[in-house]
Amino acid sequence: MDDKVAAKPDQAAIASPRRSPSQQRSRERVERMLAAASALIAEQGSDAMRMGEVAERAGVSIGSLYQFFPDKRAIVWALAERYTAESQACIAAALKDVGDKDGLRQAFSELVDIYYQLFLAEPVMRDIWSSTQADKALRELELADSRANAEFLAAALKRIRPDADPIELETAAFLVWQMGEAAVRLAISVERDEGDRLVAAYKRMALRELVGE
Amino acid sequence: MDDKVAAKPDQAAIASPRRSPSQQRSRERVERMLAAASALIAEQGSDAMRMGEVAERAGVSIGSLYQFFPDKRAIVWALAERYTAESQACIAAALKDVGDKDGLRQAFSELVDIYYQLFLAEPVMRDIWSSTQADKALRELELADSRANAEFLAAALKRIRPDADPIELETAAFLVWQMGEAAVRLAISVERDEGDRLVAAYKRMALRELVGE
DNA sequence: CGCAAAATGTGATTAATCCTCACATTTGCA
DNA sequence: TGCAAATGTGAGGATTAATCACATTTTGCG
Repeated sequence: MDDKVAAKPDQAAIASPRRSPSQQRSRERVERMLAAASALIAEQGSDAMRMGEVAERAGVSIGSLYQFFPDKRAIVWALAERYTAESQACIAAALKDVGDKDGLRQAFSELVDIYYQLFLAEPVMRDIWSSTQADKALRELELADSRANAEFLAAALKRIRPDADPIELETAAFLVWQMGEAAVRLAISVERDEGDRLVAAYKRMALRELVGE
Repeated sequence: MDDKVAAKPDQAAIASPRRSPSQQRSRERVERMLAAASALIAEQGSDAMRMGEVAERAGVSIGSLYQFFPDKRAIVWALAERYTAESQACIAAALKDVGDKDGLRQAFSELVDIYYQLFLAEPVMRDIWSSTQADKALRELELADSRANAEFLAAALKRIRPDADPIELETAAFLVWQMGEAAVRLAISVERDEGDRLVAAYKRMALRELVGE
């Protein structure tokens, strides 16, 4: 969050970076901008979020907004980056020391719960995900992030089943991971009790795939 | 496709319906509009699709476009409706007469392949799905469609396992169905051979969940 | 301090784009 | 034929993302 978006020159359509805040004052203003954007997204969705409204609510001018964010997507992206960084750390920690089946079972189960709760509690996350999907560049970055997370799972699997085909394990981990993201997004879009059932069913299915019956 | 969008008065933001074409001439023009839109979406994505460009490519004026489509989303929606109607018929037919485990195994496997091929062949479908995700009203309509499809699967499951808890079977069918959609969308966004592996892994996982080992 | 340069702040303005509307043309039909 | 309904048109209204020329504040340094 401190420095500019990592350069991806091959990837089209990532707008030119802007100045990053170096003074205390501007850093606080950027925080206010992000907070305003987050609130507006939670209220109306990122599509309905107006740049003028973000500026007004943050108590800054339009120009200041564009001083630090090259365009509207960049604001959504900055928020998404925070959430993914947060969950990424969580995931790595949870899976790092898994060494046997029962450990994986427990860690995975907790991970899914955390993810589910996170989405339930943060309406912004759902919306951010939607707009990420609609944008090619952001979608590919999110896919890369998901792949990185799946790698942690694959690493744990390889420790548990060292004799299995690594490619198979990687495929299984990636698939299960993506299925989990889809399951959670599905679960939060239906009634709470049905959502709970779906998440529970997903856990059973995923664990059966990962560590067997 | 013949008549107006079904009324959903509670659901905000579905724009007011327009006249539906009754003369031969206008029906052909509407076809040209949809074809133009489809081509543009395939080229640049539905977000980058410009109404003026659709009109120009279809050889009609902007006004004519808005004569039959209340807004931009309606065009995307009309295309999505065609695809989903097509696949819905396919799904119902494939699952209608399934009565035992082997029948389900085969029908399900074929269904997944068809779905996968459909997405591989039609770049428009992927894009339509993306924009559907970004739009609350369309997302809920798509969810309803998916639920309907899962019902066919649930019905087959109930015939095969009449003693099992119906709620459990419905949950499993819905989850497996959604996981399938997610798996296919994932598969088409990666390299072809990895996509094939992912779809194959999904099939295994889904069938294990549906009919056991 | 004094002061120049860099960083930051501003909002009227530009440009792009969706969509409307008043009016023109064509078609169906008695 | 003649009229009403259906269809066709494109200039222009309205919205909004993003720019840019200029004002203000902070920082670094002798």
